[in-house]
Amino acid sequence: MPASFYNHPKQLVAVDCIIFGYENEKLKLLLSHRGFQPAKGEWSLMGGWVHDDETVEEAAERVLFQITGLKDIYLEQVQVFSNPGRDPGGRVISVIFYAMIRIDIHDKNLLNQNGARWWTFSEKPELVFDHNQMVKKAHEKLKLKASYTLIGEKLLPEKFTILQLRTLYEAIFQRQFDPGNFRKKILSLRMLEKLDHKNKTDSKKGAFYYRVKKHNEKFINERIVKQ
Amino acid sequence: MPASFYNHPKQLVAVDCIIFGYENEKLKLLLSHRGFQPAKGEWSLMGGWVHDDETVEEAAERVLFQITGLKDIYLEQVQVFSNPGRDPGGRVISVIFYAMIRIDIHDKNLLNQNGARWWTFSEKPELVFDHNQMVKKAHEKLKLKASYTLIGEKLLPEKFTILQLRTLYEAIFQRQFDPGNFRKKILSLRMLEKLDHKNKTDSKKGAFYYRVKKHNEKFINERIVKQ
DNA sequence: ACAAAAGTGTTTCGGCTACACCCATGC
DNA sequence: GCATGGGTGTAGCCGAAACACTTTTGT
Repeated sequence: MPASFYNHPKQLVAVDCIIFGYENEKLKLLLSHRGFQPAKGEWSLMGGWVHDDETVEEAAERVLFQITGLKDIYLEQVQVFSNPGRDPGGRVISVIFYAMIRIDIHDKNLLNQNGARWWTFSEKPELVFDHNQMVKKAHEKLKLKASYTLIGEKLLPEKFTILQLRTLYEAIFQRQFDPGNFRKKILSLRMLEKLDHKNKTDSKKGAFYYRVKKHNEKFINERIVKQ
Repeated sequence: MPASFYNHPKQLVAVDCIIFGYENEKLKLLLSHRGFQPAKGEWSLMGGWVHDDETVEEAAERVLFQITGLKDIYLEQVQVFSNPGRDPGGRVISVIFYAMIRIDIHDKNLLNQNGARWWTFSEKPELVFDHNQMVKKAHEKLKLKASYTLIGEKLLPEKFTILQLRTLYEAIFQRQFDPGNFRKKILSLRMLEKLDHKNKTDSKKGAFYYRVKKHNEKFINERIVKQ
């Protein structure tokens, strides 16, 4: 093969992020009000172009920093969407990520500047182009992740009660978990550390706070909850 | 944002395929002898550029057809690799797929023309660039797939015995499965159809052939084997 | 007769589920 | 006292694993 092997038409490559958050017992999605054509004024995922000198992960981190002011956000690749007609504005290959944000610590002022807004997952609007499909895929992947990993730390405040964790899981899986069984299962993983004070807002008795143990990168090969 | 929103540097986008096959009780990998610089003469995955008018899936199908003469190959997206320095020949964003091929029906003559060769998975050579990592990720994804789907039809001949299916699973997972329990588990899925004749090459008694039932696209939500 | 795979049956074990039940406390 | 969530205990069910055992047939 000739030296011109690398002379080939190039493509516009973008990243789009499904940004999950959790607030008031609801799973939420951070969406952007599209300020340009095509589909101006409609809602879409947060996205941006991939630059020459960065990975797609770095591009996604850049987009997230711009929107939320946060670094070190948990990111996972979902899938590539590449239908030539998927974006009416031109041929764009888009790499999809999902992210998990702690709503309690991000910079809410930046959101307004960026025309962004949190939506409750179950009440989200129709999105532009193929973004609805992307959200669906990301949600499936989030469920898979949550069923094999304790994702509390990524969406909840530093310290949380078992009730809060369970309510998060119920929001993600859109079903109920038995309180006693959920508690036993989570504690059996030995990944949580019990703190010495209680949350008294959710019950009369008060529930102990827990936090995720440090240095606990150990991979769980065990299923936490069923799909 | 201006109309120049879509005026942005473009990227070279490639697909690379991890092509799994199965022959002589061994999991195999189809690799390509690289005929151009850089890394000329070394082994690599099968790849190709993504054209303007096709999806990344179509690009992968095109590459696979070129190499094997087969259409309708099972393909699954694995991940995007996009480190700017990953390919010394230039900045290439690569979308990785794995494929499953029935070695018994593909065109072996095409392989030689393309400098390709089947390697036993456990004896595969060092690959160029980040292709070793890609294979690792693809193998993990294949295991995940095989643990939730009956993948016999995709790698074995049309009809096969339970022993052959078990040996395939043992090759993929690199561990043993109890013959009795494996048989019961597989048959309990009710996805196989027993044929009326036997394979007599593997045993004196002979084992009935089975094939995957038609119209059996029903999704399995049940785990077939543990990781 | 024996070896070796095919195929079936049985026992055990552990985890998940579905509860029941007590505890603590604000109202 | 009672309602509410916190937290613990337990019986039963079901599937996975381990393995015994019978069948078949080529050598």
